[in-house]
Amino acid sequence: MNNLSDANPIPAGAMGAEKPPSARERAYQGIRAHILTGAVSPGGFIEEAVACEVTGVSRSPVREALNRLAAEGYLELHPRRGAMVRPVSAAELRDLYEVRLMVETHAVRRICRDRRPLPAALTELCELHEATSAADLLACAEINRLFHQTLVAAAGNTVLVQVFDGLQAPLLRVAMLSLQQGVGKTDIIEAEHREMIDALTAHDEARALDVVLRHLNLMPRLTAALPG
Amino acid sequence: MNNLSDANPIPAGAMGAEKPPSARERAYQGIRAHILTGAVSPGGFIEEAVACEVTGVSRSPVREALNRLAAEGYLELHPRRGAMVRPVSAAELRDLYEVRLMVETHAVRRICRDRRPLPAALTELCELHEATSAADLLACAEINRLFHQTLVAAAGNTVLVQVFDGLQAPLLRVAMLSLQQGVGKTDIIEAEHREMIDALTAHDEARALDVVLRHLNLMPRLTAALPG
DNA sequence: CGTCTACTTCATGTATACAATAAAGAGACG
DNA sequence: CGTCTCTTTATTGTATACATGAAGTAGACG
Repeated sequence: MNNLSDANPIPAGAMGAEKPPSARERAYQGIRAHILTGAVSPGGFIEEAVACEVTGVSRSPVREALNRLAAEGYLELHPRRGAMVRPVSAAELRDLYEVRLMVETHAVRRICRDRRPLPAALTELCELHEATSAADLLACAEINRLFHQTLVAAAGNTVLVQVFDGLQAPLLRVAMLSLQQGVGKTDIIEAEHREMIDALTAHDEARALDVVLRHLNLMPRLTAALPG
Repeated sequence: MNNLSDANPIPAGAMGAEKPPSARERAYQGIRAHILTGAVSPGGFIEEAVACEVTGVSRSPVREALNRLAAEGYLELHPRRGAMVRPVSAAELRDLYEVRLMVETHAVRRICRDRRPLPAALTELCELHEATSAADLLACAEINRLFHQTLVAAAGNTVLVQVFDGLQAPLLRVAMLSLQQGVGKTDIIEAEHREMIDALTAHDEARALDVVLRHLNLMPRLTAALPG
């Protein structure tokens, strides 16, 4: 993943200067949104021409966006066939959460053991989460993703963050599905986030690990009865 | 015009039928080879026009190849600036090995805890390693990579394997550098591999973890005095 | 002599045109 | 009536042309 968190989330909040979005970025965001919102079902194909119409750019940036989305795990590029929206199987989801638990557990241990300070952004993200309408699914999902990403980043290992980011594409899709089914429980999520902040600020490894375990075991349970 | 025949790198593996290489694939292999062989120094920029001349294809496939190489961590794409060959810093190398240790440790725990059988391919790779001339450094490196990949795969988590593979690009570049400097110690590596097989076959978690720790701490030491 | 500015130039970003291939459908034959 | 094949067609793969913005350069001014 080459991007530096340019998977621009929604909050119109404290972002810096506004930049004119490039055609490639518009294509990427547009297609990605279509995948996440379920406008194209898993297993379905995305034609370049359609993506051009939807995003309003030509095929060159659209193709680059499709390549990037494939690299991030959203799509599966079949040569001469097209771009298929990758279905996330139950087995893959299980593997995904096992790896994610491994990563976040490692990050937590690192933070506590090295007595690293927690970035203030974590608390800010909690407040942003509180201020965001629970109806805005994509925004909530992005804020949640940012929280965990920031947490992992606090461990001070850039490669670990890259690995974590690499897991996000399928996780985000599952999150969207589960949220759409109303099993959001954004309140619980946010409460556990604050609990994690507390434990980590105190460098209480055991308690932090306990919260992380609970928190990450929550989601697979929520998405247990999903298709696939 | 440079000869493109030597662009063909690794596929010593058991690939199936021969396929006519697409322009994108030629561009990818060609540019990747140029990076790995050091034809372009870390920090240097690769111009699309040059890449076109070298690989013999037009800008469209070249751009796709550059994007893919950027996604894999070989390049850093600066908008309106071009594609920079990403230098691997000492700090990144340290992070890389920390994550790798985390991954392989997790795999080992999983294998021992679930009492998973070890694939016979591991022993075969050891024998292949023994039969391979220590002078053929590239072959040794490839066998070594395959050994560890097979080991991680034995844990039965596909996502974990993907993560492991994602680490390989920078590791391969470092391996090329270190091999060019003549630091091999292939005998030690192979002995430890056999020790790992023994411990894992017996599902002796403590001993297996001990070997993995020793084994993975060996390599950063070997490459400690590298540039960057 | 240094510096600021305007211009020139060239590489990247984007759009479009052309080529090749695979899927789909029509027609003929068994 | 089914199937095989040939044709058609549409979509991806590739090449090229055009637009945009940045970097380097030369010139003039302080």
